[in-house]
Amino acid sequence: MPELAEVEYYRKQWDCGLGQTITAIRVHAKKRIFRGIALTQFMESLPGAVLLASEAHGKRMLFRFSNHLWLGLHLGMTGKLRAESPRFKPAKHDHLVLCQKSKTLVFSDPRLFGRVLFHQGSSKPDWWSNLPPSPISAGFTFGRMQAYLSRHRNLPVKAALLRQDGFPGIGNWMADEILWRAKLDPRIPSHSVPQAHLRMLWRMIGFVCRGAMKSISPAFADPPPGWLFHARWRKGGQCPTDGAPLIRDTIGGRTTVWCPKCQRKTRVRKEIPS
DNA sequence: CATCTTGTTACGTT
DNA sequence: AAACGTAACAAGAT
Repeated sequence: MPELAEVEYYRKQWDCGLGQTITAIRVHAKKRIFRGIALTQFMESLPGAVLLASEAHGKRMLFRFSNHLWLGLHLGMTGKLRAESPRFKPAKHDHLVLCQKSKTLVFSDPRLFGRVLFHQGSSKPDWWSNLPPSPISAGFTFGRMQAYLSRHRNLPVKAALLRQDGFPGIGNWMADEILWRAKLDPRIPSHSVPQAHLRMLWRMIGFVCRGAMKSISPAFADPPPGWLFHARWRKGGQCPTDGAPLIRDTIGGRTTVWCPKCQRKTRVRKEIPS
């Protein structure tokens, strides 16, 4: 579920714990989300630390604590963050629980595709360095996008948009929304997107990512009416622009929805005989 | 019971 | 070496 804007929403769910000391940790230790981390060290070092700040980048989050401690979270497909009362008792899917005096911070994830990372050190962790520019930042330039797409020239443009090293934070529904607005067939190879569409693609990436942030990240509200979002998963969904029945197929390993009428494969136009 | 899922990654092939 | 396609991961919803 969580893409850029949803991740930002969940990150803020722990804001109520800023400035507060972690008094205890509870985990479901053998769960997949803890794969690859020194869990014992993590559990021993975090109690006593104060949650100082947090940030999100794409689908990833970083929580900074006192004592040079850093916690990285990825929500995977079904991860959520929330805050509960101090007397909260973790349920089945509440795999990481940080107790504080007035709040309990909870990371739940039924499907366990999420991930917990941990780092101790005075500077930011390695896994938080050299991040690709976020699509909502000034660093996400047209030239950079163009270079990325030409590097992955044979990848369907839909599959390219899903790659987090190129488009951090964009996920399945946002990619479909973007391609629909750019009037691009999701199947076409990245290198054969015409120059004019490339400009539109870049603009629509910004539009969709900023629009999603505006509607979703403060209160998890749906995007405005008229977005493909609302028609996307409905059976018999229709294109909001022209009413054509939407098509569904697997592209780049993901279910993709698009309008066959306004998202055309671009063809070489025949010369008009004079 | 079968099939679906808003994500990533390991692995094999080109 | 880099790019690409696919299976696998886990569990709930339909």
